[in-house]
Amino acid sequence: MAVVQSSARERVNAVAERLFAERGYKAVTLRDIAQELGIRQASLYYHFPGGKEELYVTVTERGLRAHAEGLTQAIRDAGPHLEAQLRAVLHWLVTHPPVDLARMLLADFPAVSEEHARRLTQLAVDSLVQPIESMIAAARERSEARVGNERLAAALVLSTAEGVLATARLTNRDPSELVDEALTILLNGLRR
Amino acid sequence: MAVVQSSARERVNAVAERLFAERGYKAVTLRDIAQELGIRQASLYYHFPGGKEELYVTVTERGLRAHAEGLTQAIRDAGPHLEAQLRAVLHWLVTHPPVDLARMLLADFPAVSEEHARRLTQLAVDSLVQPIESMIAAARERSEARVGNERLAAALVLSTAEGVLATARLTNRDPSELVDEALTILLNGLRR
DNA sequence: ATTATCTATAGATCTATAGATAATGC
DNA sequence: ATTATCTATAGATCTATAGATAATGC
Repeated sequence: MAVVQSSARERVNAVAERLFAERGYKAVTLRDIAQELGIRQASLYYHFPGGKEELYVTVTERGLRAHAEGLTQAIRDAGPHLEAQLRAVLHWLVTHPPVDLARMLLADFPAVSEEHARRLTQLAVDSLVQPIESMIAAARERSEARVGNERLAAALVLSTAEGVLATARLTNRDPSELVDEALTILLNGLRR
Repeated sequence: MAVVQSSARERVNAVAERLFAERGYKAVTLRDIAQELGIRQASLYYHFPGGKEELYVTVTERGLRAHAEGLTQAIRDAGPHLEAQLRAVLHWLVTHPPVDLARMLLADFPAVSEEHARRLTQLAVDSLVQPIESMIAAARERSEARVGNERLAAALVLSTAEGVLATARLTNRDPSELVDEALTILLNGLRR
């Protein structure tokens, strides 16, 4: 067998990214990933000779860069006002692999090498916090927002998306339905 | 050796609760817990014959009940207004073992038996979401808040605390210093 | 006798490596 | 020849059990 359409390696990436994002580094085994792909655990080493940690770092980096790209694009496409931008950000976050920043910092990153941990921490800030922070800073300059600590405000936007996802799971609803309500709360909070 | 002051079992509980709360079920080994206690891994079975899962369920239940008690008490002691109540809630949350509801629902609970998972999910809602939801509902009746979905609003208060903890970690600050800023955002968000 | 530890180890699970196999591309 | 899988298995780690040991309380 060969020539799997749209690259076998790509499918590995996608499955691993989603599983690691959902459950975290330690809770996902290579067997879990292989099982979803319908292959044997050892076959993953053909695509990732570096093993589990390299796979985790690679797909997490990939996921973070995708979030950076997606968030920046969503904000840009949303036009010049905070409300639409914030809605676009929340919509992006709840429709893509979850980013549990708290778990990453406390559980996942401490489990990989110090150098990888440093790189991923930096990338997480640059990819997730920075774009939202810039959006809020720009809104403040247009007097659409009045926050003191923009880094904190950006982190709260991220954790709001986590809250929406958790509530959706608990109440058996689609996350997208809850975005507007969360948006209203956040928006008024940032405006004062 | 015997008669360890303030109960050896109690020290096991406390360490296990904190580690599981920080890193999650799969990322914590019995060896980790024993190491912090200065004992051997096998010695944990004297206090917890049921093993790792029982230990996790027991201390998580304990932690959730402590949060229920602490939150309810904090709200009551804060007096009749939403602002002080919300500040008290955030202060409680950032000064006690973290509750990463998203991680619990997606990673931790699926790793234990279905029955345990059901029990813990129910208890998490009753202990964490309910008290805050009631607080918000009461504030709405006093016209101090205007939210549509109070369950979502309560979950957002919880995830706000996670956001504060993550930001504190990233910026090397004390979480308590960030509570007031987060409070302002949340409060105005809930008021509109 | 009871309490709280220890050492030793079985059994399960997980990561990683070695080498075989089969299909396709040239 | 290259690509993408497989089987088999070594080695590490983790949970859990059995039985020994030492200190205290009666």
